[in-house]
Amino acid sequence: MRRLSSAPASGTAERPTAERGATAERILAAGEELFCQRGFGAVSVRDIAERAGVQKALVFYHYGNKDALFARVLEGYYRAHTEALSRAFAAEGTRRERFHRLIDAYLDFIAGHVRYAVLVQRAVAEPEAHPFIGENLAPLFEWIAGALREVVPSTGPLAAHHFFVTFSGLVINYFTYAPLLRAAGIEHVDRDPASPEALAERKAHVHWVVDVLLDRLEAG
Amino acid sequence: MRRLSSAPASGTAERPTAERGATAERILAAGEELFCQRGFGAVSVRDIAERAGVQKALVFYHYGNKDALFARVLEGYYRAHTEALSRAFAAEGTRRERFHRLIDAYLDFIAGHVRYAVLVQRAVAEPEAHPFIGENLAPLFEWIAGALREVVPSTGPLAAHHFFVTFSGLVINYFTYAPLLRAAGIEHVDRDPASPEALAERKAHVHWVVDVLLDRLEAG
DNA sequence: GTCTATAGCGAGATAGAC
DNA sequence: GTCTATCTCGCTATAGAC
Repeated sequence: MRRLSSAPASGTAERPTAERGATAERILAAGEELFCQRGFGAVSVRDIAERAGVQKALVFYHYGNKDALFARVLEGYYRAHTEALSRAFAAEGTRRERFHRLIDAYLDFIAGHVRYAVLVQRAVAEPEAHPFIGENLAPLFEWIAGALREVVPSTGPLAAHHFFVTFSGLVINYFTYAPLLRAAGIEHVDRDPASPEALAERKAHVHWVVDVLLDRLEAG
Repeated sequence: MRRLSSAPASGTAERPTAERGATAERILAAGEELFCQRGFGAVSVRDIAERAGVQKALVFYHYGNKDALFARVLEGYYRAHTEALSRAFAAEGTRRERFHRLIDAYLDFIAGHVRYAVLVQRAVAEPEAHPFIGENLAPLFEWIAGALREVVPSTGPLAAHHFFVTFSGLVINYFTYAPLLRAAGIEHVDRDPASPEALAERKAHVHWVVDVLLDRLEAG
């Protein structure tokens, strides 16, 4: 789909190699898939090469090393993530409507990329990855804090960053805890958390919470 | 400072080996520390042995293999965790008081074991560990769901398990997101999240949220 | 119980032909 | 760009002396 490097498919004199960059993209896709399934440490370059249907050496040829490939995977995720949320949070409608749109977009995105979310969850536990994640998180925080500042104090227990953490937890924790609750044998949690019904129910929960909190905040 | 091997300056008729189990415990402590710092995959048995000041082979002698040692570390954590919360949630006082005690105990415990929390966070991302964690989570869920059932419906968006996830996120996410917000350069988040001041502020936030939600729930 | 020594494997990464 | 072959390293785990 996307062309990664040079060679603009010139009319008649085409290269004998199949579409430029196809291999590199297959490697990236394979890495994405495997890293999300098993995490960074549990995936070997051999695994990635096999999944991509190429030789191991090609992974090094195209990406240098395993770490760099991983960084590329994370990067692609955050780009999509940030884009989805910023679109949803566009400044149309009331503040409350924007928040509700944001909640829906957030839950939808994670539901569509559960593996990715787990990957990031892992990265959160690795301090080396923090600068990179922080970089992607900063703009998101600024939009939300900006909208919240109209209704919350600038410091103290009700400051914007506390609500940012709280709202994030409402969404993220749903996906990370769901498998644990299923493993614990909790009834009513026997569905795939990303299934339409389960997701709709969680959305309703989060919308309810957000409304209750905003009601109180706006009341003073 | 610490005695590393044998020769216990014997009183009268002591064992030639230093205090029983001291080595095994040092290994466990070293594993605990390193697993919490770097996660399972990034720690080698050699690292653990070095930190414990013993030979690598002793780790295998005492714990069989690396996985078993890791399980022991997780186990010790959950025992302490569950005990702390169950004590706090003892059936004294009103439902609301019990919840507030639980919140305090939860935040205090995590603050005192941030490394452990990160370890579990990592384990959450590894499906192999889910049965084990689920087992430890089940009783905790039952207590809380039991108290919630008086005030929430048994199914739907306001069911007990949704609030369980929501409350957990309020606490856990604070610790996992704090480093990211610092990395993102968010102002007001320049303190150690486990410091007394920062912790007190987060507690106040969570208590506020819990009160607001309970108010609405009890109002019907 | 504790050590030294090493087996045995799989990982990341490279060399060089094609 | 892609392959085969290989290097090198560090890991888990075991054997066996003390």
